[in-house]
Amino acid sequence: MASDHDTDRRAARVTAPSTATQARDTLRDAILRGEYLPGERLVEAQLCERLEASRFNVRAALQDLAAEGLVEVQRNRGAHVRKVSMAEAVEITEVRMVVEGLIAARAAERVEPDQATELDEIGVLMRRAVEAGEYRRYSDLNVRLHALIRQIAEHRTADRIVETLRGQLVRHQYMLSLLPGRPQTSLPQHERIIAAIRDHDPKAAEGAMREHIASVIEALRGMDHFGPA
Amino acid sequence: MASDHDTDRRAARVTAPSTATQARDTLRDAILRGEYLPGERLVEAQLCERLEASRFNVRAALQDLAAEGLVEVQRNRGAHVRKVSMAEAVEITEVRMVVEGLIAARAAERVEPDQATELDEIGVLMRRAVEAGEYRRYSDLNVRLHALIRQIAEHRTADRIVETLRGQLVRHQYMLSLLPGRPQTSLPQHERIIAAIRDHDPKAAEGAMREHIASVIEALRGMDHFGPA
DNA sequence: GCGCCGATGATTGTTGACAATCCTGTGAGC
DNA sequence: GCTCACAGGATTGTCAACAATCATCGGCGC
Repeated sequence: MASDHDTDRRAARVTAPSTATQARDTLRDAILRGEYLPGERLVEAQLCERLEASRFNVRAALQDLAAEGLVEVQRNRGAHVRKVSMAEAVEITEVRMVVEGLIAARAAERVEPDQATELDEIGVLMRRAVEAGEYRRYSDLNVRLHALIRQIAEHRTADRIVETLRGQLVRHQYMLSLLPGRPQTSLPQHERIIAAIRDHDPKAAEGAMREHIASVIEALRGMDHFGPA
Repeated sequence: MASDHDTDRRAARVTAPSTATQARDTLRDAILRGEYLPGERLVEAQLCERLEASRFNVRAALQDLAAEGLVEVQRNRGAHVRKVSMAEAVEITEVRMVVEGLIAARAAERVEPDQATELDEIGVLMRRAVEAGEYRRYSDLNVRLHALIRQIAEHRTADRIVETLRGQLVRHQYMLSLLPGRPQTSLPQHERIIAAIRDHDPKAAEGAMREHIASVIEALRGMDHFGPA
């Protein structure tokens, strides 16, 4: 997580990525892209082959991912991909709501003119994507928007937490994006967030972001009644 | 972190604490009580004696604490107690502000009559402690108040995060409590938080909590000018 | 005297083997 | 047929030794 951004400072000393780190990142990607399903057992010996790493490093990777909340290890029983219940997903998103609210507020305080321009551009592209029915593209833009806001805010502590939380519910989030009518709901919310940040209005930015994520929580709660997976 | 509370569910299966877990908890306590100073190097061999554990388990403990943000490990260079700058301390407290705000709001939604009574009791004791100049006692009550609120809220995700963040700045928090005039400032804030939760007013509870922690941030920023240590 | 370079000790990274534990399937007893 | 106990295999937990790397210090040339 933090190590993803380690390169930006002290670029001189590159310190080889270390096998354990590589194994960790590879495994994280695999879980996040759904190659291992929630609840699935992660056998160390198998991971050794898959990741081309020694058991020692596999173990270290599993321990790290456990700390991130992606896997769960039980003594003498091995590691499983963590299965987050709908109730947990709601809790996680609640925390994300307030922390991303903080990030949005800070972005509104710090935004520079060229960043504001980029925000507006994303907003325009989003509207076009929705009007054209290109939901996949809209989803990509959504990711890009949130990333840009975090970049503007420069709040490393909040960043780390949001990243961790987001990882824990990729699966749910994927299901969410399939909900019909979601873009029509979220587009105006995104536009309000963009406007507030552009106008240097922290309170409005926080409020808009919270409202946006609150509606995600509502959608999650709605999904619960159909398929709790 | 989570394992501290693991006993509450599935109490039947006790699963021995495991050497690694014990080592981790012991070392965390040692760091938190200041036996190792920020920036101090943690040599594996020394920790083996101190914790009466093998190097294998010491390593696992260090890795865990690194994930918690208490120590920092550099490849081939060993582990140090993490030194959090004042800027980071402010960031961390900002996140704590919004997450504890969420917790307070939820506590206001869920509080039961007997819990409300306990809150009020703590409020009374706090006022008495301040009036009597018993600041150490006031500080203990402060901890108890925040813990009770979290217990009422029952928000495990938020709990975990707050606990992690709090651990990262025990040192700063300790310095804070020494600031003269702090109790006079924080007492009315605490009383407002208690009143809002007791009255089932989530918005007011969140606002009061945020205001309270915002003033902690101000105090932190003020400290910066004296001893950045 | 000053700075560079290589040896030396200290410390961490990694491995493979062994021990402890759990899960599975088989068979005896009821 | 069903339950229980008990191997046997699979998987994880732990260790001690070895390899790689880093920090320190002394010597050499300038």
